[in-house]
Amino acid sequence: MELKLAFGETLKSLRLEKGFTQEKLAELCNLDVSFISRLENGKVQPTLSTIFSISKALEIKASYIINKLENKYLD
Amino acid sequence: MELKLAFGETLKSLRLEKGFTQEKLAELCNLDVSFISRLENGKVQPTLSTIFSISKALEIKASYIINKLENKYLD
DNA sequence: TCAAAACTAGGACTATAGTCTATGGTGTAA
DNA sequence: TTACACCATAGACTATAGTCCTAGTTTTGA
Repeated sequence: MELKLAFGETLKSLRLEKGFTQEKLAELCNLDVSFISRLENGKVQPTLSTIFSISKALEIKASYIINKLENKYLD
Repeated sequence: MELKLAFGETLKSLRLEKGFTQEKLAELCNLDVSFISRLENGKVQPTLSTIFSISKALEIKASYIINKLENKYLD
């Protein structure tokens, strides 16, 4: 599975676990809502700082996101 | 401590643990050696795919790099 | 010392991350 | 049906990730 797609799926599931809309998440991490959408759909990939912004907004560790991502990506 | 600097320090220490030069690492992960240098010196930040390329070259999990980074960055 | 190996940094360039402003699609409740 | 909340996407734009080439600086070992 492609990396961007795996990240997108991971992000979406974590966001939904928190009960956030894309708009809510976007505002919490100071990103554009259209960009969140494109991330979740695997159209773009994040930089390191974006990963950390998102993890802070979701109140989880960045390494936790990456770990979940690895489980999808590494097959 | 700034995120880019924390990543740079983390990367450098992990690279040296493996006994790699910047040039060796660059060739293993198909990145330019000048870019590796700028990463290690905190001048630029990586994207997600670059983090995964580097972790593969260093034979460690990407989440392990991020975890080490958090220990530096989160204070 | 000196030469080679390892690293840093510049400029010019291309690709893409991320913004902003729409507009349209889909589901759901009233 | 319509209104509303949520999501997707397109286009034009800016900032920066990443390349390539070159040249200079620091480190190291003989």
